[in-house]
Amino acid sequence: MISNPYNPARIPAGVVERLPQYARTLASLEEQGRQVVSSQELGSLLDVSAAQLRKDLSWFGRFGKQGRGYNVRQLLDELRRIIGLNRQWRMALVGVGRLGRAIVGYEGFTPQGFRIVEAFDSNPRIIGQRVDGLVVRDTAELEAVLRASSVDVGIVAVPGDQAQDVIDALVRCGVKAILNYAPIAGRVPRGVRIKRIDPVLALQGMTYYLKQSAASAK
Amino acid sequence: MISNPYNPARIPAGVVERLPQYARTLASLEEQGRQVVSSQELGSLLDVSAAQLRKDLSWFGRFGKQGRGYNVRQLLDELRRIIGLNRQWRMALVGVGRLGRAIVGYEGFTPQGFRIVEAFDSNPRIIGQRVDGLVVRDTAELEAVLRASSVDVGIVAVPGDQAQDVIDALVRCGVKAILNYAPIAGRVPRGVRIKRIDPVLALQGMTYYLKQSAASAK
DNA sequence: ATCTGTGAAGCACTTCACAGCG
DNA sequence: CGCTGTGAAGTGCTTCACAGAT
Repeated sequence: MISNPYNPARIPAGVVERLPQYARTLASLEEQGRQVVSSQELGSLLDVSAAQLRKDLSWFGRFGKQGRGYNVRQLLDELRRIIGLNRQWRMALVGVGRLGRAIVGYEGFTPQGFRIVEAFDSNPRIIGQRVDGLVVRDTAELEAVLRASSVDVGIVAVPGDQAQDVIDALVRCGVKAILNYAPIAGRVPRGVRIKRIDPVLALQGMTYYLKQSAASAK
Repeated sequence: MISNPYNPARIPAGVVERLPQYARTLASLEEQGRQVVSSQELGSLLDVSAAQLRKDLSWFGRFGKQGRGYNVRQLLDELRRIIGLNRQWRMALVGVGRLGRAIVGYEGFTPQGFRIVEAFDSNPRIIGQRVDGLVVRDTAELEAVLRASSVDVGIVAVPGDQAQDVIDALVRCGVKAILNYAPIAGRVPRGVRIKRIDPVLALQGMTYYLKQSAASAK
């Protein structure tokens, strides 16, 4: 669609959430050697209607061939460019406790271009430790280090009562995207993105539907 | 609102997502000793408009007092009842690798009433191991065990290429809610809920907004 | 005077349906 | 003939704004 001459903020949030899923599915189709895919088929793999998929893509351009479908490789490249997956992203982790260690060890980040390049904690026992090749620094140094190091994303894995302070510090360093594992909402100024990873919230969003036909009755 | 005489499925999904957040914020207000809160104040703590908050609650009843606001304790109790937080939920974990171990060790589930009561893996080296008080069973036994044990939620923490098979098995056992940590979309039949915990997807949903004002330029 | 509960209006996303291209 | 791209219609969530209760 040309009616959106690059104003990225005007794209519906739902579209932006779906793009990475399209990309991931296309990547797996590409591995399988598929060259062409229709909106129908790609959509059905993701429970998205064919019309929705085509409409989503139409915000960014015209990538398909009528009567044929989409070239898998080409659409994947376009999506990667649009989402920003064609570059490396530098991340700083704050909080290297049990959860933080699991995050550092997570193998899913690197292959997608996300790399943790700094780790901070405020516990003297943890500061100075080497975790997966990173030396844990004192959270007190966070602002000094990040102003020099230029990081794209902050990952918050501290207890809830410290999380907002950490978020504020990251924001002061110019970090524009935060992945928040702490169990609080987390307030950020306009222009900064924050996403919450909270399995308990996810569970609680499902128990609502479960409670009538509850399982211990099975 | 009485226009919804208990058809839980007709409640907008966004409402159901927000209820647990309201509950969590109310819980923290209660700890602080607050007795009354207005829609204005509760909303501002969560970046939700006062009107939205009131409308959300109106799907379930009338919990406030005009001119005064909401009784913190009472509203929290009502929400817990509505969401189903006033009971224990039994969960089965499938996949006890690095990620699975982190999930078992996560301290956030128990205080909210979520308990992992079974753990499965298909790796012979892991089967039989004791992890945080649980003995890991063979995934091959999953269906037999779960048909006896009655579990409310399945947690999938296996590699992507095994995830759909595990999901299918859980569904066959009558599990109606699945928390999916695997990097695939995961298809379930109607009537089964699935939620994905995928930090990479969350990151990719933010990089879209970052790419123009990218950080390595800072 | 304050703040809830809620119809009605506004707005945004999704689906429809078809022209048009391969 | 199949499938995309897209205005237009449809649907549903959010915001508005105010009557009514305390």
